[in-house]
Amino acid sequence: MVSIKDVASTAGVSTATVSRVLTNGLHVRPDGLHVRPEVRERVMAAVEKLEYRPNLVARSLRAQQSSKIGLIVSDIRNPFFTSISRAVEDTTHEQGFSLFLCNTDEDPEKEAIYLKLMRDESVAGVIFSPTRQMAANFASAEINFPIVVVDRLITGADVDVVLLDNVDAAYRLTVHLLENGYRRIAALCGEMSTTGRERQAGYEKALRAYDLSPLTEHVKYVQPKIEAGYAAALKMIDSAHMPDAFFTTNSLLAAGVLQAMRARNLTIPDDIALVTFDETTWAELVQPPITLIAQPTYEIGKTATELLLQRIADPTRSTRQVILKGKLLVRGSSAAHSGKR
Amino acid sequence: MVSIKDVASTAGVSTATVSRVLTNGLHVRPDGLHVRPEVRERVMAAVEKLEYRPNLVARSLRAQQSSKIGLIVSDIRNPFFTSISRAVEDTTHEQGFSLFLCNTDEDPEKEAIYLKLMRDESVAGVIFSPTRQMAANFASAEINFPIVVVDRLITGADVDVVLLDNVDAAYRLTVHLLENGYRRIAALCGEMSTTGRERQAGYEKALRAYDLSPLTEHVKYVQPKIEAGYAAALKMIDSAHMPDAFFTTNSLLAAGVLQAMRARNLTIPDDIALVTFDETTWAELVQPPITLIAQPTYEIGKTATELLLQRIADPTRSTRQVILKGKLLVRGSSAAHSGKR
DNA sequence: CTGAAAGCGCTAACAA
DNA sequence: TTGTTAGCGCTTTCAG
Repeated sequence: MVSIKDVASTAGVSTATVSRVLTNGLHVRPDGLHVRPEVRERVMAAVEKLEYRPNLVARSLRAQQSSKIGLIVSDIRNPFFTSISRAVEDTTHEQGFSLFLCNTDEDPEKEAIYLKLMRDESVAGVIFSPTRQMAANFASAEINFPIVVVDRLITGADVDVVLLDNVDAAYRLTVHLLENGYRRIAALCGEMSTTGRERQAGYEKALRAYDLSPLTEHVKYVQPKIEAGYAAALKMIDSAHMPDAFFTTNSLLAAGVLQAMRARNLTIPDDIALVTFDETTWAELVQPPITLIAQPTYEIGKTATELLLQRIADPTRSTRQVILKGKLLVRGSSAAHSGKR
Repeated sequence: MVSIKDVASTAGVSTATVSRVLTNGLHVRPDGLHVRPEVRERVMAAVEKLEYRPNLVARSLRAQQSSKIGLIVSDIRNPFFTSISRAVEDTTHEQGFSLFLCNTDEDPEKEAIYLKLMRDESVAGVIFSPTRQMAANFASAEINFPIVVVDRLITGADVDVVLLDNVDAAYRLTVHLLENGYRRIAALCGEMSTTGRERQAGYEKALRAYDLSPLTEHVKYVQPKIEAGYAAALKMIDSAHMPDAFFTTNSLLAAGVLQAMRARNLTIPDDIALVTFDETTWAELVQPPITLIAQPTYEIGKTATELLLQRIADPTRSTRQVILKGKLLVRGSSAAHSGKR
C-alpha cells in the first residue's frame, strides 16, 4: 500500500507538503494553501504515478472524525425505509461520505448497540428512526455526535427532525373514509413507533369530528410486519365486530390486510374498504388500487441528510423541525358504494 | 473521549496490559493470553467504571484492516437486493462487522469509484454484484481485498460466487409457458447484468426445445426499472407482433409490464400471460397472482456473507461457487386458457 | 506475566 | 513557502 511517505520521497518533498497539496481541495482555506505551483505539480505527478490514495482510516484517526454517516432504521425491507436509504445514500456519497446501514427491528436494545457502535466508529453523524421508548428518553441517551431524526417525533430534546404531519395525514385519510360513508373503521397501527401513535390520534380525531368513538376492538397495535397485519385483520374479520373499512399505518400492514381479505374472499371496497400510508410498487397494481397517503420519501431522506451535513459543519446551529404534508391519493379501495351513502 | 490510557492509569497498569485483556476475547489465542486474573479484574473494573469503548478507527489503523464490510449493489430498491442487504446486514453485525452500503445503478464508473472507496476505507471485504462489463474484466480490476460476488456470473477470475442457476430457472419458467400453450413469448431482460443474459439464454433454449425461435422484436434488453419495463411492454403490445406472454427477468420489469397491460386494458392471462423472477410483496396480491421463479434471497445474502468472512479469516482458501436452484411458483398469471391448448 | 516503546498513515503546530 | 516533529488510540514486538 503506497503511503504519503512514498509520494513525498518520489516528489522530493516532505509529507507535510504532500498533505497540504492534497487537503487543499478539501477544506476551502480562507487564503488558499501556500504551495508553489511548481512543487504542487511535482506532488500531483507523484500521486498519479504511484496511484496514491489517502488512507481514510489514518485520516479519521488524526481528525478524530470520519467521513462516514450512519443510517439506523427499523427494517430496510419496509418500502418507506428502502426509499429513504436510497436517498440518503445518494446524498451522502455526493458529499464524499459513506453510509453505514443498521436495522434495529424496533428493538431498543439493538438501537443502543448501534448507537454505541456508531460512536466507536467515529462517524460524522447519524440519521436515526427511533422507537417510542428511545424517542421518549432521547435526551438521556447521551448522544454526543450530530444526529437527525427521521419519521419519528421527539419530545423533550432539541434535535433536527424530518417527518410527516402524521396527525393531519391520518385525519384526512380517515375523513375521506367517513365522507364515503364508512362508519366501522378499524385501525391497525405500527407499535413501537411514535408514528403509529400519531396516526392513531389523527384517526380518532376524525372519528370524533363525526361524533363517533372508536371501538376498542377496532384499534390494534401490531408489529410493522405483513404477518402481523394479516393475523390482526383476520381476527377482526372473523369477530363479531367486523369493520367496514381498514385504516393501516404502513404498507406492510396493508399487505397483510389484503392477504387476509383474499383469504376470506372479501371484496374491496364492497365488503371492506382499505386505506393506508406510503406509496409502493404494488398499491396501484392491485385491484382495486389502494387509496393512501403518499410521503415524499426521497425528499425526506435527502432533507435529513442535508440537515445532518449542515449540523456536522456547524454543530452550534439551531435545530430545525421539518414537517411535511402527506398527499392523499384517492383510489378505488375506498370508493363509496351505493349501500353506504 | 476516554482512551486506553485512562483505563491503564485508573487500573494501575500499562496500556499494553489493558489491550491484552481486551483483545483476549476477540482473537482466540492459541495458548490464551497471560494476564493474571487479579490484574484482569482490575482492568475490567476500570473499563466498566470509565465506560471505556475501544476506538475502532485507531484499532483499524493499527491492524491495517477494519471490521467493516462493503455491500455494492445496483439499487437497493430492487426487492431482490433489499432482501439480500437485510440478510447481509444481519450476518455481518452478528459477527461484529458493520456494513457499508453502495448503489451503483449498474454504472461501471460508479462501480470503480466504490471499489476504490472500499479500499480507502480499509474494509475487511466486499460483497459485490457487478455489471457485465465489470464481470468480464474482473481479473484486471486489481481487487486486492477479499470479495464475494453475488447474483452475477464471473468468467476468467477465481472468486467466491453465490448465484442462481439462471439458465435452468429461465428454461423451466419458459417451458412452463410453452406447456401451457403460449407460443409468442416476449422476453424483457435486464441489461448490464450477466443475469439478464443468462436468463435470456435459458429462455431461448426452451424455445429451441420446442422448435421455436424467438423473434428479434420479442427480445429486449432494458434498464432494470419499472419505467423501462413499462415503455418496452407498451411498445410490444402496440406493435404488429403482440406477444401472447411476457417473460421478464426481474420484478421491476414485471411491475412495468403489469402497468402497461393495465394501461391497455388487457387481461392476464387471457390476453397476455406474465411470468417473472423474484418473489415480492405484491406478486401474490395482484390478480391473477404472478407465476415466478423465487430465489432464496435471504439465504443468498447469508451465504455470501459467510463465504466472505471465511475468506477474510483464510485468504488462501480455495474459492467456491455456490449455485442455487430457483423455485418455480406456478400461479394464475400463466394459466392455460381454453383457446390455447 | 507485565511494561516500555515503536509505529500504523495522516495532519497541524511550530520553526526555519 | 516548506520541513520537522508530535501525536491521534491502539496493538505488538521486545525486554525484563
